[in-house]
Amino acid sequence: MSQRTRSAAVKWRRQAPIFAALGDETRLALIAKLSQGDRHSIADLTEGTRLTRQGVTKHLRVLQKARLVRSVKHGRESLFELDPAPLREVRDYADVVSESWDRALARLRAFVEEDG
Amino acid sequence: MSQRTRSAAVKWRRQAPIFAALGDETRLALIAKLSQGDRHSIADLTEGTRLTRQGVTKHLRVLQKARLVRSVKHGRESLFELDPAPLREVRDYADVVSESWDRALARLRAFVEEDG
DNA sequence: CATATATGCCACCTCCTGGTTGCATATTAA
DNA sequence: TTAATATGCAACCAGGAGGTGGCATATATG
Repeated sequence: MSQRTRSAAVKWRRQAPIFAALGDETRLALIAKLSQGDRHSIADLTEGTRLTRQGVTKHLRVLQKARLVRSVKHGRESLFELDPAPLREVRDYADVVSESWDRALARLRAFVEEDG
Repeated sequence: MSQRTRSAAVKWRRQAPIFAALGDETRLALIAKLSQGDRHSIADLTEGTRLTRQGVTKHLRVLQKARLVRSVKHGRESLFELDPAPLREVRDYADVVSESWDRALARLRAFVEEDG
């Protein structure tokens, strides 16, 4: 993917809710477990945390609203799985901004050298 | 940078405060302005927003605590500049997690094909 | 059917966040 | 020195976030 394409693809204002959803250790832990590839029920995801099932459920709803996870009902349990698309957007955003800064710095350096 | 090196470099729990700091449109706007490479005073960064100077200052403190920006006092004004390091960590984290999911999916696909 | 399991929904609580105003302090300019 | 500019600091406020418990509902299981 070219730099220009990435730049155009990343609408930075839309990233805010995704970042907000990722800004919690509990939710990062859930994502870490889900990134292994298996689907997990809520009861399953609650194990290992010190929260109640309702607490974990709230976190999952936050992740779901940011489209970082999907849930599929399977019998009496609802299974959650990761959606990697928003994470790729996040990666591209961070890449574009940090590289933009790097290029700005390079321009500055060139200007100083030319001036001095 | 190899995949293994990135994986080891990213301590996902440490990413939470960075993501939290990025999870606000106002702060993303500040980062967008600062990513152009120039230093900006608080009064300067306040222009264009609908917030008061103190409101913007609070946002800058949040970004500073997450080490996303630095401030240097210059006379009576304090100039803020971007620190791209945390953004690179974010990029690597997002890259590792999404690719981990991709690999998990590839394994699953291989298993299904082998089984069927 | 009766019971156990998995979840959904709601009320409630506390603390943090985002935002404001007011005032104090430091620095530049006339 | 006096005035204007740029910032720092503290109090205050409304609303949302994170967490809990209680109870209802749906689905397996014996």
